[in-house]
Amino acid sequence: MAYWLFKSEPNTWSWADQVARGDAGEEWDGVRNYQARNNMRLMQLGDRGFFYHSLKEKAVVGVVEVCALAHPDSTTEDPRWDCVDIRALRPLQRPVTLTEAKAHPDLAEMALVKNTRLSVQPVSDSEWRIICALGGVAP
DNA sequence: GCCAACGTTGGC
DNA sequence: GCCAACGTTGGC
Repeated sequence: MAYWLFKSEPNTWSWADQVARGDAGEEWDGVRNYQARNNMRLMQLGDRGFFYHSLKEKAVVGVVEVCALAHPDSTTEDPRWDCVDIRALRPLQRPVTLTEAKAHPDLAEMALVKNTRLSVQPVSDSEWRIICALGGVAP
C-alpha cells in the first residue's frame, strides 16, 4: 500500500467537510498541477493519505483512504485533469504541525518540508509511521 | 499583506 | 526550444 498527503485550505475544504461526507467520500477536485495529478493517477483503492490544513493551521489533521481511482475532474471540461475520491478514516488524536515536521530529522526529506507548493504528495513508509506516532494513531 | 518559490504560458 | 512574463501557492 502506498501513502500520500492531501493539502487543503480549510476555508475551502476542511477536515470537518471531509468527515461530513462520510463513507461516500468526495472528489479531490480542482487540482491543476501535473505533478499532483500524476500522483493521483498512481493511487490504488485503499491507499492511505494524510489530510493537511494549509495556511493558518499548517498541520496534518486526519487520515483518509482512496475510495475511487483517478477519473475526470467534474469541475472542468479540460480532459487533462483527473482526480481521485477520498474518504475520512479518522482524525489524528493530536495534529502534527509543519513546525514539528521541519524539526524532525527523519522528516527533512518530506515533500511537505521540501516542496511546500505541491498539493498532492507521496509519503514514504517511514514518514507515515513517524507522523502517525506523533499524531497518536495506529499506522 | 508580503514575498519567495515554483509552474505555466506564450512570444520569438 | 528557450526564456521572460505572469499567476498561484503557501509560509511567514
